[in-house]
Amino acid sequence: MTTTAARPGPAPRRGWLTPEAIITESLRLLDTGGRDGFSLPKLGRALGVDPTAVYRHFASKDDLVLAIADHLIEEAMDGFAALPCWVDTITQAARRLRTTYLAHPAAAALSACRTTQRPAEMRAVDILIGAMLQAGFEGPQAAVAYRACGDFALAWAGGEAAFLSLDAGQQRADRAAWTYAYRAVDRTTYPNIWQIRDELDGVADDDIFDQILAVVVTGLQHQAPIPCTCGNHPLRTGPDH
Amino acid sequence: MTTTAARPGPAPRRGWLTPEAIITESLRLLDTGGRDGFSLPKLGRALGVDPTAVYRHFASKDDLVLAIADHLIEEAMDGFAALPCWVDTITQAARRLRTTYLAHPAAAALSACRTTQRPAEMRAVDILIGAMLQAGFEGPQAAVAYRACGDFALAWAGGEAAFLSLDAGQQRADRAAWTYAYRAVDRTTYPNIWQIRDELDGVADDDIFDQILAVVVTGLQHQAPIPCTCGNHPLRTGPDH
DNA sequence: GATTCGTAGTCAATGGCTATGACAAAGCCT
DNA sequence: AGGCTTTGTCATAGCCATTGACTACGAATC
Repeated sequence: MTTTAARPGPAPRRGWLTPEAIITESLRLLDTGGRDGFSLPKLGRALGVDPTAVYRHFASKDDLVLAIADHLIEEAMDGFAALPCWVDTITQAARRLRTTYLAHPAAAALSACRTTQRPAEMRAVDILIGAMLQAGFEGPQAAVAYRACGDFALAWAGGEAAFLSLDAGQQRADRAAWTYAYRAVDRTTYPNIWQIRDELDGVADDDIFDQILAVVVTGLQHQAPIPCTCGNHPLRTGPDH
Repeated sequence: MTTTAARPGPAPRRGWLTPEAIITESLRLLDTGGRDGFSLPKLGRALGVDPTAVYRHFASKDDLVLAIADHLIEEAMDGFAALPCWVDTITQAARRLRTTYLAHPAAAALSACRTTQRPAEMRAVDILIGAMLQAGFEGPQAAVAYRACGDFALAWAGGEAAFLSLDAGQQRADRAAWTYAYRAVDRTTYPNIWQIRDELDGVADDDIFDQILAVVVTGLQHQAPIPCTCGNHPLRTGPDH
């Protein structure tokens, strides 16, 4: 197996393992097997090489994780550009990040709180700061607003990904909470839960995200000197949202 | 402890190890040694018992982690009660959770995305849902609003905790990004970063949290049928916030 | 074209981790 | 006192990250 067929043709046993191939296979392992399916020995075996061969390309597992983190940001922000109105820009950015993170939950959970400082990340940061400046924030205010906004998107998408990367049993147990434990509460002990007990387990993750994103965007518009640059995002108060 | 004294004297080798003692020591280990300082063997040794003795009280490490998660929620929500105005209630709840999580980052990072379904958690959930009902949300709307609100607080505090539970080197490298990499960007490639490059590394975590919390609360008030029940949280639009 | 040298992949091994099952002694119940 | 359960101990299995010595391939030099 070392010399002959691995994938294509004769497959030279040397120089075949590249960082890109390792990252791709890592992502595949993380996607199919979750955190537990991802170990350097397993990675080596999946690539058809010695369990320790990956160490020739990455100094440590953490080093590899960082590379995966950057790969995710690149995937999320590929082709991303500022939109005419800053409100649309930050909405889009948050949605993109979440989409990629949900597609690779285990990988995202490993890398959500890491800063890669590489081009893909810096471009995303630049676009978001641009949106804040467009919103009329200036100087330190712009910096804080950007951090609040960016860290929010990362924390939210990271949190959802962390949950989705739990193993099936833990996830089922946690989801079942809304169906069983919270549905059967005592009326006098937990009157508020009791009041909406029938609604709690029907809540979809996408709806929750749409809600919090709307809340954050509205709140930002509210604090921004320029709530909207295009006129299509009116700020109205009231139950009719 | 069942028969004689808890600590002093000859220390009976049986019945001395209690779930509470294990959780307390786990937290101590996590606080001082981070994630890596916390393993069942180390825990046993720190408690002065056999490395595997903890398994007599918790079925698995995950089981113990869940107990720690509940302990944290209990610590965070101890004595917590609804305030007259729902705006204050959710603000307080978020601040309390963050304070506890920041005090025990490693433990928090392990447990932020878990649902314990135990009394401390359920009481917190009940209070938050109560706030949403007070805000005028009804039925499914209240459920979604609560989830958005609660999950936001957990995700944010969990994200901060996850970062703080990285080892010192990784944390320093990530923080240094704002001081070095982002400060020295090329003006034409990243014009927006360049514009506020001097402000980026002075941003304090507390300020970011205050900002996002204000944004979320404002946004929620904006969508709520009853933006405020006490009259002290006016909703005004404009740069003077 | 032969020699040299760097390095990608291999192999064996270390020390740590979660977890299990067999065992022993300490308490409880009758 | 006899029996049962519980709690701590011990030995062990199997996996993980990481390291160092070794090997053979390929490129650069002569």
